[in-house]
Formats: sequence, C-alpha cells, structure tokens
Amino acid sequence: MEPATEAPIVRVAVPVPLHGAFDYRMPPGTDTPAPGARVLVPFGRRHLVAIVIETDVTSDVPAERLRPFVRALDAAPVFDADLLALLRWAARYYHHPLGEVLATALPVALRRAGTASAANRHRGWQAVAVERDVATELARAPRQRELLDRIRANPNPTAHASLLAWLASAAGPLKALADRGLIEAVTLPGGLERGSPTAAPELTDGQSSVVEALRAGGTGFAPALVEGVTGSGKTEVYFRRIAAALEAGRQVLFLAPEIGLTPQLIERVRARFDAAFGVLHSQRSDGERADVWRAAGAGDADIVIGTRSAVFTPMPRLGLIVVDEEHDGSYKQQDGFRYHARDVALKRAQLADVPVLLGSATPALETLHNAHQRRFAHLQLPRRATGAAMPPIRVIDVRSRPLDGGLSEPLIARIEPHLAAGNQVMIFINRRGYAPAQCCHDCGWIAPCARCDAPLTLHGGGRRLQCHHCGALEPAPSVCPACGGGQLIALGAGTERVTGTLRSRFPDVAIARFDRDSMARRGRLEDQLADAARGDTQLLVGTQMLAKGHDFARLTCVGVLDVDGGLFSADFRAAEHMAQLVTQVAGRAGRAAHPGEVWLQTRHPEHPLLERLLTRGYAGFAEAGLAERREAGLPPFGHLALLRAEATDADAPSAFLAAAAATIRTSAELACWGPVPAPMARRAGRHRAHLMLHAERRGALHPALDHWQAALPQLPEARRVRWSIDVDPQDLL
DNA sequence: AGCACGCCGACT
DNA sequence: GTCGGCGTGCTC
Repeated sequence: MEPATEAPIVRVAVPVPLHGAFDYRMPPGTDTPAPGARVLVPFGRRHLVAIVIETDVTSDVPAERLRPFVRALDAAPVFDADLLALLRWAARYYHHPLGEVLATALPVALRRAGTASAANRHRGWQAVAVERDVATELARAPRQRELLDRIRANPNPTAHASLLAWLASAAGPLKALADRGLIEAVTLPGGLERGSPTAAPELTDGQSSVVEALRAGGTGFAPALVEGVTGSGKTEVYFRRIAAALEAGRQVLFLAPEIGLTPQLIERVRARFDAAFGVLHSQRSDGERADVWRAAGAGDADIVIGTRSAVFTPMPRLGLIVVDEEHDGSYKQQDGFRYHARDVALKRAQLADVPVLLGSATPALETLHNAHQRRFAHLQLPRRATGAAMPPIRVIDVRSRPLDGGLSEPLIARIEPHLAAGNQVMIFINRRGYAPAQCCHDCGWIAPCARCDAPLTLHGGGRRLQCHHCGALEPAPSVCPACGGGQLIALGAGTERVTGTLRSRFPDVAIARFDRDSMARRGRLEDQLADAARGDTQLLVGTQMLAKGHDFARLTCVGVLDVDGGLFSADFRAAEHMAQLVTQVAGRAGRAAHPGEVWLQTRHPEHPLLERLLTRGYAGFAEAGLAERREAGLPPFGHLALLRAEATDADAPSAFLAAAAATIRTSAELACWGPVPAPMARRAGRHRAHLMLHAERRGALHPALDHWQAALPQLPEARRVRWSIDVDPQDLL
C-alpha cells in the first residue's frame, strides 16, 4: 500500500561531466534546502557534494529509482539566486555541464562535505603603543623596523598573509616584534582586513573628465572601457568610482590578472579605504579563500579583490565591477569549464544592473570593437599623470647580424650608456631556459621530446634538456644520437643564456632574471622585485612576467629580443599579444624624470603591423589589426567555437571529430572547418585535433553546440577520446 | 569522471 | 586453476 504522501523531490546539479540534472527525494524529517545550497547525495556507489537548483519538482524519473539525499550541508545557500542565474547562463553559453560549472565556481574547500575549521586561520598583527625609543632598539633590525612602520601605518590590524606577500621572509621578524611587545597577534574575522582612509590625490584634468563621465553613466548597467597608457592614473579613476559605490553602501568586485594582483595594489587599497576587504588569489590557502568567499556572501566584505575565479564571489550588495588589465589572457580558463572572466563579469554586471569598468593600456581588439560600436563607453586617458612622455620605440634590424646569446651588438651598445649612467635596463625574451633547442652541427638533428611534437629546451647552461609541454627532463647528450657527430650546439637563446651573456658583457652590474624557473620559490618574485624597485638591481632579464604592474623609477631602456614570433604565428591573436607586450613594456620605461627608450630586435622591420605599431602606437596597430580580422571574418567580426579532442590513440581524435562534423548541418551562416590536427599534434603522449565552428552571427553557433552537447556522448567514437567544447577560444593550440 | 561488471592472457 | 587487462554501461 502506497503512503498517502511521498517526500518532496529536489533537483540538483552533480559535479560530473554529464548533461542534465538529477532528482532526489527529501530524507524524512528534513527541511527543504533552498536553491544554491549544498547537499550530500548518493551517486552510483559514491557520495558527492551537489548543488540544489530547484525544489518541489515533479520528476520524470520513475519513483522507484529516486533515492533520498544523505543530508543538507548548509543552513544558508552558498550561491544566492543572482549568482545561480549567472552560473546557469554561463553553463549554457559555454556549453559546459552545470554541475561542473558550479563546482568550478565554488572555492575548493567548499567542494568537500566537511566543514573546514576557521580556527586560527586568519592571523593579523596590530601595533602596541609603547613609550620606549623604538628607533634605537631596532636600529640593527631593518626588517623589523620596516614591518613595524607598515603595521603602525594602519590603525586596523594588517593580515599576516599580506605582510608575507610584501616581504616573503616576514615570519621571523614578526615573531621578534611580538616578543619585544611592539605588536600583538589578532584574529581577522572572515579573513577580512580593514584599510585606513587617506585623502584622495588631486585628479588631473584627464582623470576628472573620465570620472565625471563615469559618474554621469549612473549606477545601473553601464559597461565602460577605460583606456589609459601606463602611468596615466587608471587606478585613481577606479578608486573614485569604488569610493562612490562604498558610500552608497554597495560592494565592489575588483578583478586583476594573477601577475597584476601585486602587493602594491593591495597596499593602495589598504591605504585608501576605510572598508573591509578580502583578497582571493592562488597564494591564499583553500580555507582562507573559502572564508573570504563566505564573508563576501554574507555581505561583510565591502571590497573583494581577486583573480579569474573571483568573478563568481557572491556579493548581495554588488554595486560595481572593475576588470583591470582586461586584455590579459589569464582571464580565460584554459581547461575544464573554459570561461572568460571578463565576459562573465560583463554578464554579471548586466544581470545585477551595475556599472562595469574594463581598464587597459592595450585593450583587447574585441573590447575596442565594442567601444567603437558604442556598446561600451570609451573613455581615454591619453597622457601620463606625471606628464612624462612615452618613450620612442625603435627597431634594430638583426638580419645578417651575428647574435651573441640572443643579443645584437647594436643593442648591447644601446644598453651600455644607460648602465654607465646608473640607470636600469630591462631585457624581454619570451623564452625561458638556456636555448629553445639543441641541434647537431653536422646533420641538423634537433633533440625531440619523446612524448610531444616539440623540441626539447636546453636548461642548466646547456647541460639538461627539458620539455616545456610535458615536463620531461633528461641530460643533454654530448654526441649526436643520429650521426655520432660531436658538435652539438645551442640553437637560439632563452632567458638563462641572455642573462649569462649580459653577465660576461657587464661583469660589474647587478643582474636579476625573472622567469618561471628562477621564481619557483614562493616569495622570490616579490623579493627580487623589491630589490629592483630599490635600485639594487640594474639589469633585469625576464619573460612577460616582468611586463606588468611594477614601477622602477630608474628604468630608462627596454630591449625586446623576439618580436618576430608574434608576426608569423599560427595563432591569429599572436600579433595582438606582441603589440600589447611592446606597448606595456614601453610604458615601464622612463616613468619618472628620466627619458626612456625602447628597442625591438627584428628580422622584419618592414612588416606592416610592426611598422604600424611603431609609427601610430597601439591605437594605430589596433585599427590595422581589426581591419585584418574583418577581412578574415575572425573575432570580433566572426564567432568561433572549437571542438577539441585528444586520445593516446593517434586516429581516435580525428575519427571522433569527423563523426561529430557529420551530425551537424552547415550553412551559409555556419561553417565547420576540420578536423585538423592541433598545432602541436602530440602533447604528453596524447594526440590532439580539433574542429572549428565559425559563424558571422553568434546566434548561429549555439544551435550546433546545443546539438553537440546532447548528441556527442552517444557517439561510439566518443568513448575513445576526451573531448570538450571551447566557446570563444583564446588560442587555437 | 568514477566505478562497477564482464569476458580473455600469464602467473602462483 | 586465478589475478587483472581495459571495453561498455550507468549514475536520480
């Protein structure tokens, strides 16, 4: 006999790569959880943390197959209704399973069922008032002195984590200060810090008119591109709008690329706003991030500063979103749920009906196009706040010139006077390691990676070979394995070799290298940057890591060694990235009283895009770049989606993609290109290929993608590959 | 994605 | 005779 009433049914999203939701019965004696709350569900033979997306549903699943969930995990939902709506939109737009989208948005600590303890997690330090003469006491402890000054500058506690970000070796000196009774440890609720108000600086005329235009844009949805050269004072413009939002009792979400989220930025926020702020980035522990996230969701954080994934922070009083360095590629997630945080931020601002500021010295061509189309307000800060001129950018033609470790003699001659005058010089080369390849002088053999279609990179002064794609590591041979020849040479140059060459050319100059290898240790980057900012380091060699966010007062000369890679790449965005890098690094030179100069080594001085960049700046480049994109129907004039597939079997990806291509109907509106092997067909032993969809109207893309999302799991070929859909791919690799 | 079930080769 | 290979099927 059936019971008179069956327990109600809830619909949940489960963190598995499956299309669709799952229905569960309420366990007896439980209150119905709200949408956005986490519940523990039995799924097959395991237990998973799922998110409630709908309650009191009628299910199509036969009643006898419905199981009760184990228990609710939250009193209050982790996702509010607004965020849930945004994430459902994102799952549809990016054609990714909702369960995985929700799991990606959730801080790692909340993806597990246990309640992580907040005890002792958020340490902070507060100055203790003393009568003694601290200057004498700390005369021989400069680090303690610096830390104490910093802590004293803030009437509110300063987070331990922030002090570590500022000075990696702060732990010891802080303990010493505490032992002296000069500071005391406190706990920061929710991982939030509080800044102290400082008077805002005067605005330049340019800043004033931008701030005024933004103010006039109102408090509803209003996307604006704030385009300003490096040093033009974009941050102060953001700060004025942030202050206005805070004054209105609203929360502010501030996104920055990982590399741009520097201690300097946090310091500026701390030194400006008497408001609770939380920082979300990769150096914070899972527990800390979860607490900041929750504090934001409870409305306790006034400002949240974070990287890509912070775009999903719940903020019930959201009043403004800022996306700094909006052109930065790190806003696009490159695996799993492949969202673009800038585009999600735009959608979020629209749904929340709040303004969104996209800031950059070198806007993405997509963003510029939107501004030209008047979908975004276009506000420009053409001049540096200091009035300093942008340095001239010139080329050094290195055709038929011998290069010494990647450097031409004319470039070395240009560097010399800057060093002699006691100024700083920066050299960019977008390749880490000693040299990009090892080559046999006799037969031309190039050391290949066994698992990737790529040459191995020389490291360790030429003693080791390393694969930058799969991490493989082996000693470099001294005899050619192909012909037995004994003359193996390093082909080209990377940061390591360039640094070595410069050391022998300028033995008395302090040189620092900035790349992923030399920065492996935590805090090393901050320490080396601090050395450089003080002027202790005169010559800086590095990858793009060096391009952003740091001011060096005495930097007067910049050299870029390999701009040609950006001119002839399979990737249609390569030229844009090259132009952005060159413009950004030019902005680093001559910021203060010293005039600067920028030199580009190239074998193609007459290349039209390069020529355009040199004579007309980034704006001129962008105009030409957009014209090329229009001609080719590429974004923003056409819309792309990629179906990616990979497998250990060499033929499986293209077989799957061919089957996938056969299931959709192409038309005048919708083209399907491929399957073609990925530019690097084999990577870490996996064969990769893709299919590209191209449409002039974005709308034409989506029916095909919807169809694929539903139909591809059914294809027999799908079982032999790993596949994923990438909407608006950032690169085609 | 996991995690089972289910039929074919080299080991105690 | 069994341990284990990964093909195939399912998860409310």
